[in-house]
Amino acid sequence: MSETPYRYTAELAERIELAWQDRWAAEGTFHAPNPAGPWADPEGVAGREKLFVLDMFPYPSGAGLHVGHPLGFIATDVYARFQRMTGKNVLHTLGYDAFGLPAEQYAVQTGQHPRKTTEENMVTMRRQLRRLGLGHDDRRAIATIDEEFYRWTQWIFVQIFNSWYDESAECGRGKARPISELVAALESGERATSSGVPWIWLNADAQRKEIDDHRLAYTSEAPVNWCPGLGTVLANEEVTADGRSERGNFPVFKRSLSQWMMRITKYSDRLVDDLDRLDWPEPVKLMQRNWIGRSSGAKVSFHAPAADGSTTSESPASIALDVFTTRPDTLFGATFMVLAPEHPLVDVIVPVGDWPEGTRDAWVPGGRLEMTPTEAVEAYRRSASRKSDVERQSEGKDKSGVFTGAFATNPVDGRSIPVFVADYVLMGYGTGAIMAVPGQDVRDFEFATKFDLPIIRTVQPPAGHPDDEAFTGDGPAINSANDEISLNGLGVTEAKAKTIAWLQDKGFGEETVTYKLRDWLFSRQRYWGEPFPIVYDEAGHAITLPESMLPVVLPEVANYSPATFDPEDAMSTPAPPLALATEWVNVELDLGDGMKPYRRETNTMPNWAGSCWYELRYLDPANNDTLVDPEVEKYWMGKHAETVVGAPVGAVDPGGADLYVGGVEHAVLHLLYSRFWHKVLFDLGHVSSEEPFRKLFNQGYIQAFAFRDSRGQSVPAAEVIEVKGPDGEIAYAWHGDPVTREYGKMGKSLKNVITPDEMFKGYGADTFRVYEMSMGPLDLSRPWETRAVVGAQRFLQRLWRNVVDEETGELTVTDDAPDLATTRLLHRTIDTLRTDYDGLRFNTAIARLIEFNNALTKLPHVPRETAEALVVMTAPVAPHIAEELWAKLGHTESLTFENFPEADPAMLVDDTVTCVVQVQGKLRDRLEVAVDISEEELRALALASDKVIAALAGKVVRKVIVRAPTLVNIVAS
RNA sequence: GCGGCCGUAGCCCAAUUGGCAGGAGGCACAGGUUUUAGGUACCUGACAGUGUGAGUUCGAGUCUCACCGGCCGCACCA
Repeated sequence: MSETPYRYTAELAERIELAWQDRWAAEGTFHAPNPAGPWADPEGVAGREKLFVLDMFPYPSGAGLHVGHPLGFIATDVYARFQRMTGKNVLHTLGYDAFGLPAEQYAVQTGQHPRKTTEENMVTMRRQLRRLGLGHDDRRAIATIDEEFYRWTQWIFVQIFNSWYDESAECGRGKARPISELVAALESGERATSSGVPWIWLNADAQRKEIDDHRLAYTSEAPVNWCPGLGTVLANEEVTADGRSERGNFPVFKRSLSQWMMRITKYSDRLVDDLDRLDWPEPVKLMQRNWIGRSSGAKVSFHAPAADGSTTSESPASIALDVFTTRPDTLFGATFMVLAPEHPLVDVIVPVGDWPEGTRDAWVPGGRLEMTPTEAVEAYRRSASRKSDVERQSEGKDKSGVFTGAFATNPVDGRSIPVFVADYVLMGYGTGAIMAVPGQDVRDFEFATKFDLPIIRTVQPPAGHPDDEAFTGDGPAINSANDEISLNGLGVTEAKAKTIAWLQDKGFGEETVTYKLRDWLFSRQRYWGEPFPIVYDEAGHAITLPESMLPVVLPEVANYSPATFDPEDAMSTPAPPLALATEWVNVELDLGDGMKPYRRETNTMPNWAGSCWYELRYLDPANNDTLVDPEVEKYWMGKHAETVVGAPVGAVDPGGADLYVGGVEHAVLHLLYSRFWHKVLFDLGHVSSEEPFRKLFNQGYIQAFAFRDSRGQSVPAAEVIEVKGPDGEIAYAWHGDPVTREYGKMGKSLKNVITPDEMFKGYGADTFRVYEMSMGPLDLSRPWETRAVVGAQRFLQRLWRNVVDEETGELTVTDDAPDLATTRLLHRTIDTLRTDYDGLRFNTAIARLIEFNNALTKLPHVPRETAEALVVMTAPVAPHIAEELWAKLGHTESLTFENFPEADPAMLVDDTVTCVVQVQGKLRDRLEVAVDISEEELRALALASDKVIAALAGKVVRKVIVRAPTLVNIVAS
């Protein structure tokens, strides 16, 4: 110990790391200059390319970090540090998505204000992250709970409220425009009202409704996902497929409630189409496409006679039942129709009285002698409404339904087809009604089989296709002709087009596009979120507050909890915590026509609101006049001259952050909402970029092993030892008892958490960083293995020893020039490191560093030139030790902005190269040849090789493949 | 059920994109040097032929097909 006082130990690493962290902070090393706005520093910006590196907004968890959390943060830091060394002006910071449920739930339990809890958590997290040595611009580290931040969240809400989507703008692509322009267009008559009644004839309420119906933020009395167990409503996206809350796993019920909505569906097409211009992982793009669920097809009107009892003078004798289909080509095979149980026209078509002629027994499962159509349908609808989504799902193939007693006419051939009600048709998609084509649709086939309905094939299945299965593939149309049109022989695509043209021509239908995406439910009955900048006047009309009254600050309340209910109590009604702050809710304000009483909106915004735009505020956090100075936004996020690889020809670059790193769990919700808000801000002219995140990278997760004893209880993973079983198998034991191993997340309950603090203490931050980055490719999940961390430490120790004498602390490098082999290796290392760092391949970058470092270790003396290059190249992954060595090498400035070495192309090519000679693809000989050797020369050389001749013995050379200068393959027989 | 991703030494992972698996790197393992010893550090070494089977090719870890195993997303979306 005393002999090596200058060994690079965890203690020495800590001293070095803390000192450099202090110095970076004191010097503001990572402050990135802005071109304009409050921090305008045009000189600092001049002459450099910019780069905006972004991490997904973290929530400051109370549990503290485990070693998996910082993976992405380290990666972006390595990348940002590398890019600074290539001369770029890099913006990298980290703020906090600090509103959220955990702090609120803690507040409910303890009475401690969620702000206090959150701020304490942020202090802990900042300390842990600072200790990692992340090069963040701390001036920009905003939090969503800052009043100065959520003032602008509210401001954006006001902009969205005060705009509408003009679908005719931009050549039919559409764009958001200020609502005032809609009002002007309606007043001038340039635009007709939705009802067709002239604007001036409408009374004030009708005019208001006409406008509100177009706002991008609107209130709606609509079925929402009410979760009594959480005491709040949820967005569709927050409800799982089996009808429970994603958080807490409570039952969710459909309730009709008045809630704020965002008209994200207006952006469906752009949200799908613009994915093509983004450099995002394909799986994420696919998930977004699936979520938006655009499918094109046709709307077709079938007609059914109105039932006598419900026909009034106003309703026509026949009712149009509109269906949506993606397979209009199969219209001739439509043998029945199905309406969703909730379909509003069910009542209108069910005949009064008895079952019509032609009703089959199987069509009325309850027995048609027992019930009238009205009774049977009513019974079915009741039972369907009582079924939970889980039950509906678990039925799977076992379709249920009932005949309505009505027949509709297939427009293509006038055939009369029965109309059913069945819950395999969903009211929420398409028109809530389908034409059933059992021949070409699996679900319809199942239904037809069970309900004794005819099946007509209209696409010829290939030979061998089972008779008792629908055929959904492509093939020639059959059985598809009437007097005016024949599809027979056409493929699916042509048949679709021809049918649509015919339907349109006859007025029976039209080409249509539908989406799965629904408008976004934006109200939450919670305390710890952004209040809406909305008050209601005495008539109950929503009014946005003027900018001068923002932010609307959260009031203090006695109870942070929304009223929660029995999780099964579907009939309970939301009661948000803010409603109890009566002196805050009821205010007198002058909103232009004198002091009047108003009532505040008592819902809060969902957690997504702040994370929908935070990246914009990073750019210009001190700006009090605007959410971001336009010039600053254009500088950091503006459109590039070049589009991303793979973008459609002729496309315009959308701009956005240059690199966004985070987990794939945000593939849909956060990324979709942010894109939506960003596009609204773009349409309204507040930002120049069309997309928030130009390049997205999904990091993998660090997983861990967990161990359970015979009772299934988790045991502390750190205390488990590996033992060899009797048959040599590896087994695990805890305190002598056998335990089983499983692989998964790191978590408190699994007793397998390793914290960064333990790593700092045992190895230092640089070792921890190197280990995390060297474990494997960044996008792959992999297991944490503490015992493997020493590998990273040994590397840094060898690096240290290559420069510093462990006993004296003296510099050991010499001023000799490196030999040729070392120089060549250096330049090859530089070359691959540049591309590896740039491509986020830090694992291979570190392997090259280790390789080069090991090569230097073997030299009698390390030449200063190579040591300096190695130190600079190591700096992105291990910045503290690099700074320290850099200083020891005699430099006084931080190496943060030191130029990354450039490879000399001349040093990348050797004079000679090893040529591989294969016979029949098998390696037979190696030849050292000149790099510029000609094909003929090499061929001759290879054929002259003794080993080759031996391998060719008794064979005839058929062919010689020469890839000069590296490979010759001789084919013989 | 539909869609997507992935299988290389005991383990984590490389492989110029079809051209040498004396595997780039690391862990673990064995032996050695230093050490009173343990540990640290350093040196040396052993270990797989790329999940299975076929195909294309002069040549396949890389391309194609089928199967096996694992992971992820969606889930009656007409």
